[in-house]
Amino acid sequence: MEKLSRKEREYRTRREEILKAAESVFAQKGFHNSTVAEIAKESEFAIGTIYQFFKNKEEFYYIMMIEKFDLLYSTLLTGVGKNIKCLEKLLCLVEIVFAFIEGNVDFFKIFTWELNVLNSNMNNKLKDQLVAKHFAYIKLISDTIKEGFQEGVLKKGNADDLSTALLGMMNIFSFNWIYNQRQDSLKSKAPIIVNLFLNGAIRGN
Amino acid sequence: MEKLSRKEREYRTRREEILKAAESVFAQKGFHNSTVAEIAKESEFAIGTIYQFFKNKEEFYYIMMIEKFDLLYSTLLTGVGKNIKCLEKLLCLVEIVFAFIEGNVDFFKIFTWELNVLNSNMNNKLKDQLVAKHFAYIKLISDTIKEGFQEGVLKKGNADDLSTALLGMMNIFSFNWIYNQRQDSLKSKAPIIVNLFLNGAIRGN
DNA sequence: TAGAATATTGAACAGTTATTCATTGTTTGA
DNA sequence: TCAAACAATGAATAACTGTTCAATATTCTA
Repeated sequence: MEKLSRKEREYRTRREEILKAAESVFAQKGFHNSTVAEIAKESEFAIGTIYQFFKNKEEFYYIMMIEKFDLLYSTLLTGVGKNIKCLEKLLCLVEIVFAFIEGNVDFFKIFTWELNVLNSNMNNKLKDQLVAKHFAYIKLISDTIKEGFQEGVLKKGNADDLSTALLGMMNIFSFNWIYNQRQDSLKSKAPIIVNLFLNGAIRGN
Repeated sequence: MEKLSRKEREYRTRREEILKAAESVFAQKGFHNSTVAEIAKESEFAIGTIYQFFKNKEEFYYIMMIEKFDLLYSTLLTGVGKNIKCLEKLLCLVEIVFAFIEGNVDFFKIFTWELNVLNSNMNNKLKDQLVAKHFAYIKLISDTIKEGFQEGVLKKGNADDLSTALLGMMNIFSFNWIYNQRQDSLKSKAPIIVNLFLNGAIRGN
């Protein structure tokens, strides 16, 4: 790490501050609903100054993402013990990621905004309807799992956690299938997921 | 199902057509990047006519979502056998959802667009960098799983599928934690996820 | 300390697009 | 057949906002 001139240091500090402001604004309103004017106000610089530090609004997003990923990645590299065995490593890995998310809530909030797709002006009956349908869908899964408790085929546990986990797996496989080439059918992945969900990855089950 | 007048039938047909057009346009460009003019063109109606059928652009999104959810839900209700046991039910459920997604690719493509956040004009070095970081992160997980194969603690399988599944669970728990109240810590969910991932939900492991 | 270099400012610009509505076209029923 | 009701049209409107740049302020250097 070479020594930086005051100028360079000040430049970086300002840049950091603008980035922090952007993160905060995006967390509150999502990327699309935030304006450069708001970031300027939050960072106490003028709009024009912002553009001395960042080429455009998109650059905010990419640079934020890249820096967060770098930080998470290096946190993982140093945090996940090199000498421990796979099973502890996995727990360690998940814990570090979760701790990281807890420490960067504002940043990750941005995604919940984007996933909303619409940042509509509230009191929207259609939105409520949609949320209700979504809950019904989730309930269908958790009810099936509760039946498993009743039947005695599933270990008793938190049905919400289990259905959430299953849904998470379904979502990510669906997303990957849609996003990528989608060579083999999505349906062919169903047994893999269910088998993992039921029997786990550990050897001997 | 009462008999509808020709007028009413024609009205519904047109509405359906506009909705289909919207779905197709959104699938190609995402919700935010699509214009009402494009939907109009695709549906071969004028812009003004569109507004005879839908109050505004947001309504497209909600109505599409609600109708798809309804359809998925009823498909699940009729498709998942009532008399079968939990374990088959779960597989059946996942298969139906996946088949449904395969049958409605256009619709679900919309989400992959929205998740991209930026529909930037390509040849973006920052975007490539970000994608590279993301792959490195995923590789870290799948490498750990491969170690598990080596150590003999994990059943041999497709490391990509397993790491995808684990990531899917991590993502959904993170998302829920950020999106909802977040009372208890996210980190406390780590053992639950890892335990499920390793041992599965079935009784007797 | 003067003048050059550097940094900041925010009003103005330019592009985009959701939505409206006066006009035009079509259907209906007597 | 005709006029009243209904439906379709798309140019015009209005609002928004990313980006620029000439003017202003600050810092640096000799």
